[in-house]
Amino acid sequence: MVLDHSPRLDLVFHALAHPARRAIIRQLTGGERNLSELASPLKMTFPAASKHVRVLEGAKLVRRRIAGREHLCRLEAAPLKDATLWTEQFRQFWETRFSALDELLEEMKQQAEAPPRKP
Amino acid sequence: MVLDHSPRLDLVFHALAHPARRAIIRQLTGGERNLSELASPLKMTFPAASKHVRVLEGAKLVRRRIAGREHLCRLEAAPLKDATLWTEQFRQFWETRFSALDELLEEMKQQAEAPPRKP
DNA sequence: GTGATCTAGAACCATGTGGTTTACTATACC
DNA sequence: GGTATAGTAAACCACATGGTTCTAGATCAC
Repeated sequence: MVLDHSPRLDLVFHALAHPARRAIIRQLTGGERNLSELASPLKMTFPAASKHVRVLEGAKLVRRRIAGREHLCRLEAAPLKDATLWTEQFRQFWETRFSALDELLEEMKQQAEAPPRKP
Repeated sequence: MVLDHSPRLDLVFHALAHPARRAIIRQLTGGERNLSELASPLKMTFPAASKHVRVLEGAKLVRRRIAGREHLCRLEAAPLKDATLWTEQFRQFWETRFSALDELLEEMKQQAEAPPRKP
């Protein structure tokens, strides 16, 4: 089972919760980029963009190597896998089981049986 | 393409970034629950738990219906699908392409060609 | 009606977040 | 050596977040 109490998952989901950080991740799918390259398409100052990269590093979504005066970043996708595994646990809830027909049937069943809500 | 600039996705990922809220989601896989049921397993006061439910509602992950004095919550999994779709875009980056061997080959190729980083 | 239960809401507090500006360090280039 | 470039660090700000306590309003059970 994938635990809900996982500080790592906290960091990953939080990192993904900002459009600038998602944009950085997408940019890194093109390969290594330095901070200036990552910052330039974002509508904010350089230090602000730099902070976003740090958040991504904290979530292990980005790894940085220093080459001269440049800091080159690369995508580290493993945490994205963890995030996907967590959300995919609930796949059944957005698929057939909760189609309109099944939902109706379930409601009819509940009315007929009136079972306790707790498992 | 799944956009990075999506306020809906901001809300969903932010909602998932707290262990209490993930626990609530998991609890709701067992069916409808009222607020007291959702709050009791959480190590916090009732108003705090209630706020977490509101965050989940804001992200459309939970829908509430009022029955007498109880507020019954149910899971609304569609936003989880959106989140999964976003993260799954990068599946290739945690799979074969970045296996140890491929990574080595890529590094050798880079050393041989020294291509520009930008596409 | 009385009392217990379920929930909302407001006030408050500490801390975190996301952004800015300014100043500084270190490397590269000529 | 002097200057431009890449990046950090610190100070500051407005606002959000996550928690508490206390008060109050419905509704249910007896």
